[in-house]
Amino acid sequence: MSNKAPTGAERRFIEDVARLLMPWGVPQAAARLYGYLLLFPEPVSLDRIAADLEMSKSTASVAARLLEKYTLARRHGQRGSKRVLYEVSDNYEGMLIEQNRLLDALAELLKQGAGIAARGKTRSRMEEMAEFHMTIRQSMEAALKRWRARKTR
Amino acid sequence: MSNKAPTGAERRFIEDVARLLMPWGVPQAAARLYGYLLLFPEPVSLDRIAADLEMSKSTASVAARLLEKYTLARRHGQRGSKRVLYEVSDNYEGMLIEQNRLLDALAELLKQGAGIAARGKTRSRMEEMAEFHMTIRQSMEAALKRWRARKTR
DNA sequence: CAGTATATTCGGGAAATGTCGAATATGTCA
DNA sequence: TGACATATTCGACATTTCCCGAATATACTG
Repeated sequence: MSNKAPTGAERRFIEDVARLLMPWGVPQAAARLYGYLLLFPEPVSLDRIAADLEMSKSTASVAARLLEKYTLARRHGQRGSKRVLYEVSDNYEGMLIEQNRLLDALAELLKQGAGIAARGKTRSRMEEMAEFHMTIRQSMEAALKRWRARKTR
Repeated sequence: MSNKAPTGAERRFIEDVARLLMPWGVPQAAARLYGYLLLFPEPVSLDRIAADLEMSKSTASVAARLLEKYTLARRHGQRGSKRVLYEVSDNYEGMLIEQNRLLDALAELLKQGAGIAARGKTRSRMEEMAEFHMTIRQSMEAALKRWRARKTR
């Protein structure tokens, strides 16, 4: 790629990625763009994206910013130009970190919920669940930390 | 609860849970039901759910089965009756397991994608990402395992 | 400052999703 | 089997989401 439009195999890959992500609520355009960026060896312009992926430029723009929000893509402003280039981010932890936030919030809520629970049964259930979420969240965080360390050694 | 409708604090809890889950694509009815079940100390009927949560019975039915699909709720068939009762599942791992499946599939796709990548840069990027996803998935699995062990000791 | 290149926002239309009440299916008991 | 209780599906409607092309905003160049 990079000088020509995606080949057959590449197109298939892009659609596979999209099929995987879409059921999780990622819009088709963004999902396809992610697969595309994965294959693209350098930052790429919106016009190029729109052409290769056969979507309107406005769609490409919002899709790219959506990926950016999830830290799945990175924006490269070009000096001396309004032009913006996107490439896939090396920070693939973004989604997991976001999930950790959910686990945290849920644990918090459950702890609080345990307080208002009428019966002991529900109270202990919620306490246990809160603990579970905290535990999982912590080991995920630890795993991320290990990974980062491993990468830089 | 259990004999009366949710109190003010309980209602607030239910809505808090819903607010947390809905941005993640969980429909309002299912999200509220989850909060409700968390508070309810015993299996509860669809009629009761519909009444307490002020939603139609059909809505309650589909919401309950949705939670069941995600293993967040458990169905209790009652002997000698068509009646179905739901309670929150003690298997809160369901969502995480599902996520692990996604990580797996993504890693698989990336490994395959590395094969068709034209340039070395994209290839090694995908290989690294695949490894990352595998790593995270494994430590999550390990954490789940530890949790299960800890719970039964 | 005018002109150009580019990204972003806007409004509309199409498609998907969520919810409801009514209709239907299914299981249980006598 | 018939009658009943209950869950599930169906069709309609409202709401939301997505995507497009046109209009607008923004930044850079000369």
